[in-house]
Amino acid sequence: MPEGHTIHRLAADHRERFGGRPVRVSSPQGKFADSAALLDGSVLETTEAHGKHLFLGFPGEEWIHIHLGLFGKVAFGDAPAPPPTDTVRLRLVNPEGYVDLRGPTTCALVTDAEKRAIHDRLGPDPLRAADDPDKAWRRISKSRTTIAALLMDQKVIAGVGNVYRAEVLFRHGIDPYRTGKDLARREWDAIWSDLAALMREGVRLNRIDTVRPEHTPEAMGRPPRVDDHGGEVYVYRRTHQPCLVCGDEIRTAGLAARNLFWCPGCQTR
DNA sequence: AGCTCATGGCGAG
DNA sequence: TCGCCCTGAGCTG
Repeated sequence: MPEGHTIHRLAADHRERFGGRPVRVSSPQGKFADSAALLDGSVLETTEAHGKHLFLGFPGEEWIHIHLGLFGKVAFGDAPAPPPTDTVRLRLVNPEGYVDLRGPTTCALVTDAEKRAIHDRLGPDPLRAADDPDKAWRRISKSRTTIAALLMDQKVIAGVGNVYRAEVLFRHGIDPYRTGKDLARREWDAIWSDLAALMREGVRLNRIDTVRPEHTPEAMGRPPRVDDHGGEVYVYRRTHQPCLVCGDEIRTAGLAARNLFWCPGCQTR
């Protein structure tokens, strides 16, 4: 489930459960063992998220930098912690509970300077209140790349993944193959503020819901849908199913090694 | 048991 | 653009 909302939720959950107190740090799987030993017993001072990157802050401006990638998973639990399985890259433990990290693309100890370099190469994040959408607009408005690809480019905008990409373009009636140059400023402003609202709701519910109340199955008099990813969506993984709004068949195509989903009836050039 | 696929991202060519 | 890395669920057989 790792799009930006998941990471911001993880930052809050780590802070709430482990922040401000000493934590036991270990790496049962071994790949983070040396760094875990250095941090073991120190205080988790703060946590932070930028896009899909999670940072756990320890004394001396040392940070655990975590990126879940496609497969990474985090599991919280109450004490007593069960024996870890051999895929647990990072385990934090305190008297009340534990958290296990499995399968991340990145789990590394970084300095404050290295952390700043990561922030510097990321675009603005709709979930970071101080971030400036103009920074993204400056790149988008000059680009011949499709808006679908630009939304997934973390250097342009941080935190949007394949689900939010497909859904926000649907909600604004924008054909995914339009280029950045062809996007109007007011369309970008609407996309940014919609992403901020959708992703904030994603943090709260810990899942992605994008269907407006008037289009829910109940409101439309249709049988309830079962989405295997847990949320209610318009187009994501609904290939060949009828659009909830216009009834056209949802299409899919490969774009930069990812699946793109859209409704040809609702999303125009 | 083995295959495919997944809400990511990197580096080689 | 492709191959590769990380893991696990849901198939197939």
